[in-house]
Amino acid sequence: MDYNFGEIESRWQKYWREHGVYHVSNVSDKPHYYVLDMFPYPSGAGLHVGHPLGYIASDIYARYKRLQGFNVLHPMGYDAYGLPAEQYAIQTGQHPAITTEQNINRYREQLDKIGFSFDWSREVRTCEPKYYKWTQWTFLQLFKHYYDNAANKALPITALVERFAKQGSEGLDAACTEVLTFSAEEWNSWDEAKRQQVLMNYRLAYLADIPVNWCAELGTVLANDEVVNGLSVRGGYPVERKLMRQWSLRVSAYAQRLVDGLEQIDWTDSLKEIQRNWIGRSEGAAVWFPIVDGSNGAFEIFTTRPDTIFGVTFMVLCPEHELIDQITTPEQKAEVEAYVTWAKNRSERERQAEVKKVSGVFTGAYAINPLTEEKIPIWVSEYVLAGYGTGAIMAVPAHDSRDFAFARHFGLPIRQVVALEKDAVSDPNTWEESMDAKTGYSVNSGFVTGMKVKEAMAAVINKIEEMGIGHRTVNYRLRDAIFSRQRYWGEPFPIYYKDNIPYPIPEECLPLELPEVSEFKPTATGEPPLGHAQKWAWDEKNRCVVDKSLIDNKTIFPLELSTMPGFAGSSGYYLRYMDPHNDEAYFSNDAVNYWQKVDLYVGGAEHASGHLIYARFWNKFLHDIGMSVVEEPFQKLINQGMIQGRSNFVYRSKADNGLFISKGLIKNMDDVTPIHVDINIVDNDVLNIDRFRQWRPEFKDARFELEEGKYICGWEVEKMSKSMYNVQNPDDLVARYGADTLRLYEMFLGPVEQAKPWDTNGIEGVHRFLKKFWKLYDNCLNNQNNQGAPTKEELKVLHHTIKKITDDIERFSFNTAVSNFMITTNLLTDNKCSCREVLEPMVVLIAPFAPHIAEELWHQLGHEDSVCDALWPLCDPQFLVEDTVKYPVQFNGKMRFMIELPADISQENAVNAVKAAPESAKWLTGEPKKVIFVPKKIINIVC
RNA sequence: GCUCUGGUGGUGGAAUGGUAGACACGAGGGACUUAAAAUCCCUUGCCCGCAAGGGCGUGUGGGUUCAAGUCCCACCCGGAGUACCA
Repeated sequence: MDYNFGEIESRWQKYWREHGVYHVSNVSDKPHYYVLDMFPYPSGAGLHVGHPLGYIASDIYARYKRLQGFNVLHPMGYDAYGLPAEQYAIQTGQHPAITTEQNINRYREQLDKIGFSFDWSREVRTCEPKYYKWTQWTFLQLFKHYYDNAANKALPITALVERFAKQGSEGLDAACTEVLTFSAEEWNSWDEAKRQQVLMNYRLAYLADIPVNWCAELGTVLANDEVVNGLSVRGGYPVERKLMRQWSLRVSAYAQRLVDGLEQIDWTDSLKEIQRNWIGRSEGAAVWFPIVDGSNGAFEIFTTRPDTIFGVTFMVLCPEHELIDQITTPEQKAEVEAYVTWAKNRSERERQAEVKKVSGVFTGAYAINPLTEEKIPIWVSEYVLAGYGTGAIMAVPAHDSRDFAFARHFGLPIRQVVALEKDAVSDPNTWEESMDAKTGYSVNSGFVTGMKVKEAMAAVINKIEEMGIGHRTVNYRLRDAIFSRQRYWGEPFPIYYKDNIPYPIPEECLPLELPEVSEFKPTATGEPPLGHAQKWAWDEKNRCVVDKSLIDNKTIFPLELSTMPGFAGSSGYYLRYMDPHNDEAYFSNDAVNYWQKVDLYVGGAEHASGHLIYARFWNKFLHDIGMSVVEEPFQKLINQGMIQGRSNFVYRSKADNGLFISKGLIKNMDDVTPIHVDINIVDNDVLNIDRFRQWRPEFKDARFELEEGKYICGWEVEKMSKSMYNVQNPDDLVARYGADTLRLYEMFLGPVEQAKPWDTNGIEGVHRFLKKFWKLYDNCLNNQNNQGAPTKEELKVLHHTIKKITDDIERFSFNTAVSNFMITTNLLTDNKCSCREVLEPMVVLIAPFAPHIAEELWHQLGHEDSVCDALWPLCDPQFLVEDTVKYPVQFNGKMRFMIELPADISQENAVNAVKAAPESAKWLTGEPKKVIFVPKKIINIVC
């Protein structure tokens, strides 16, 4: 019987659907295992072959775990809010909900064809009210909590209110926007507005005027991870810095726990490293420098090199620094103002493009170095950033490359205070660069002179702490996440405003549903699209949304007009999958206590500094308020590598526009123009000439210079994209070869984690393998008398395969697993194996990889239940025992010949056998100097 | 610049310090066939040689080891992330 994959695959897909084979229960006495794919955004372009790579890998693992007796949660859903659908809506007027729905349907259709074991009954979509109810709910919890550094967790804001009423800010150690000091009397005397303003300083979701990444083209604010090189990640539009009142999440409060948590999870080093860099923890000191103006004023700087404080020759403030106005001397005022204005108006892109260019201005003011009492000039420069540390630095040009460049540019003094050896002092004026390394000894440095850098750091910190002018501290690069978007297609904030003070909508009233709008663009007055919504006001008394014409600011108030960003809905979705239809809670205690966390998470490394930080933060917060039970949500994480495109080229002669020269005949690449050609009309780099002529009108009369009657195309690895005509659609391959072939081939391409080019050339080989595998069962199924006992050889092959496949799956080495199936199939075919006892376990082994063919053969072998519920075969080592071993024999480490010896031979007998072998005569002269005998591995003779 | 990755045949890749190139693609040769498709068999890292056999080979140069693609040091090249983060 032929391998009719089309018929087999559609039949079993239908069976799985109708019998709910992939339905997972939260009640089970089996051990649990949770396999998750990163939430896809359903784009309009549909899936290309790169997308399913990770899904196939996770599906194999999920099916494998199930065969091993685990209750496996393997859900799928959609990150359905997002910019592309909304941009499309702005252009066409089509409601983003409609576009999104269409894209989801297309995705689902494509996914279904590949035969995944997703439990679709748990599907979630971020844009559905019953889902985003819990996104809004979490936001409200963030709004209602603050981070207590002493308790090292989030606590209710109500506790803070009680504390303020009793003792004011006394003794409070909490994450905040700015450090406030006030007494209980003051707190109790303040009105509601003032109190709310103070509380906002501590809330984990807070509203503040902050410098944001404003993207005019998209009409919205973006988070740091959504901006690369001054351009928006989506669309590539310019981004500028702007001060705006926005919602933010106090992610920075969790910085230390986000760093520490990395120790407990099983991620790749490179991914952990990206997160560590993004969080950017650095230890150092905060030091106060007094200002020379008789005002007793001072300002705080942060440094990681307190040991170099004797080498400070100037101070630098960022252009946004509040002290600038106060300290600038009248003579310098005009120049400083001009510089500050110039710096503030520069776009992020301009600034970043000119990082090497030095700019700055002297304020005319001086500070005092608290350790040397020296007078030090204060400058302003944009190389000091407002968002990091205190926005002010002590400059040590000899030992910081940026300070060095600045000092050279403006002719400021450079003083060496660190040297590799105690006496290796040289004239910094002769240096070509600063000495930034944290090694060597302090020189010219008062009481720390002669100390090693590390000792000097500690000594200086001790000294400034003693003097009461500074302290040891830690700074993080990680900034709070901007949480407002001036867009339509996102979760509305459950917030309304009384006298400009935000108030939460009661939790019982959630979800606050996204209103209909007349237009998706910003309003004429520059408000976000929700400004177009007519029914968008909060009736406090009746607890409902009403028409905004009713706003009286007494009982009916305006609602927030921004919406939440893309990462809002994707930060806790893995928890919702545990209990997706719960209307009473985000998820039940029972559900989270059973599933705990995601055991295996598969997705792209591009989410390292976005989603994977936000989700960890979200989960830690939910942990603090008693929701999630495990602090780290994703125990093991695998990054699937990008699948790159493999483009094909034809070469048009520059001398003759209608002539195309086959690759091997080109003498000089300068004589031809390479042109991308659709990979679908190229087979193994041979161009289909007829289809090429039909492809585009301008090639209708194309002429060719052929080699051996063929036109050979060139190729290159590039991004998979429409414009390069190298996109491969999985549907086409499924139609041609079947889903099982596609699944195997995607795995066969190479290691899951590695980036690799897509090349359809090899798919035939995998398809041939499946046909061969299928044929293996012909005899077994047709011949009743062929059910005899397996041979020793067959059992060895089977148990060896069980061991290899199990090992390979455990270490996510799916490409070698596929190879091993090929090897085994070749061996069994050569042996004409038709023994059920060998072939039946093979069906179970291949089921995670090629579920359709496995299910078909499983039933043909007479089983009534699904192969998904079979038992994973166990390797019995007794069948692997060999009587003899073929030893490679080396002389001086070089392999010379093989010799077959009894498996339990002693070293002495083995060496004697080697000496007696005729091949040895050539290599062995006299007695061996040394013999290395590794049982069952190798014999090496040194002579 | 810094951090992380990777560098093995014509191609994708395999190899836990122990036979480098498994498996597959492509290519070449052959069988079957009137022919084609399908299928099957053989060869296929490079160099010398009719062969037997030998030499050289995992980016480069050193080192450790009986033995190095694998471990250590230095360097070269590609990819990714990040970038005045004090």
